[in-house]
Amino acid sequence: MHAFDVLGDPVRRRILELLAGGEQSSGSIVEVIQHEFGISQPAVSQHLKVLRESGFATVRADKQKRIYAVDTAPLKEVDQWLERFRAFWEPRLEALATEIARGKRKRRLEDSDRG
Amino acid sequence: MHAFDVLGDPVRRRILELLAGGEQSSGSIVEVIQHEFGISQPAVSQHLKVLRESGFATVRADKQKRIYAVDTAPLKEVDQWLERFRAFWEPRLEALATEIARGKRKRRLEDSDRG
DNA sequence: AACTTATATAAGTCATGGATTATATGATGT
DNA sequence: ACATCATATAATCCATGACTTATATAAGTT
Repeated sequence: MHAFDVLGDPVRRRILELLAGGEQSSGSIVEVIQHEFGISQPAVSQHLKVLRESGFATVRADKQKRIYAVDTAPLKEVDQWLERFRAFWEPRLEALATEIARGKRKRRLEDSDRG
Repeated sequence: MHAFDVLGDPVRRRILELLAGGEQSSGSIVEVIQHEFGISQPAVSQHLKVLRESGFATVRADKQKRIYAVDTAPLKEVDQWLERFRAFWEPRLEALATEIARGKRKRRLEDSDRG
């Protein structure tokens, strides 16, 4: 499943928002999502599976609990795809950001930040 | 259809990429997409419709041709949703970019760019 | 060992989206 | 007016994805 398809689902987007605030157990995610979307535990679990398999989330075990964390790798990909369009609405920022990302102005910026 | 759903389709993403390079007539888009994806003219036309109706593209008439152009408004939305995650992979850039976007450092940056 | 808690998987249903072919619309040129 | 070009719409088919209920797994508790 392509990154954009993964993000196409509002439940999955919401889960990622939750994870952006820090690790969450499956249970606490289920709790929030059930409250907000009114879907079942298996439904949420299936969304978590999609997030796992598409690389958006990682899991580790803590006792019986499964602790989920966001993995930003695919989000970076999405962000990079948007790059070409960003120039349309923020041309100056875009140009600057590119250079910063490349580290070319590293020192100069640090200098101007210092004051 | 939500912005992310629109971007979920590879054909639509490709069309937007084409439009990022400048206006294109429906016909020339169809030509490229048919070559790359092997789908019919109506299929492409339906994708163009989705892009129109979701605000990703605008059309104007030029003789019998329909000239499509990208409209970045929904892309901005998507970009904004990503904002919270961008901090994960580029914390310093993020902080800086936010300030620039808000225009708080406008003058200062212009000064430091001048030299 | 039996029970509970936490989570995942299985099987099935239903809605939707992306494709197809056929056709309509609408402007251009003869 | 007619033929053609450029594009959109209609009707239909099919695959897939998001949900459901039921059940499995696996770790902790008594």
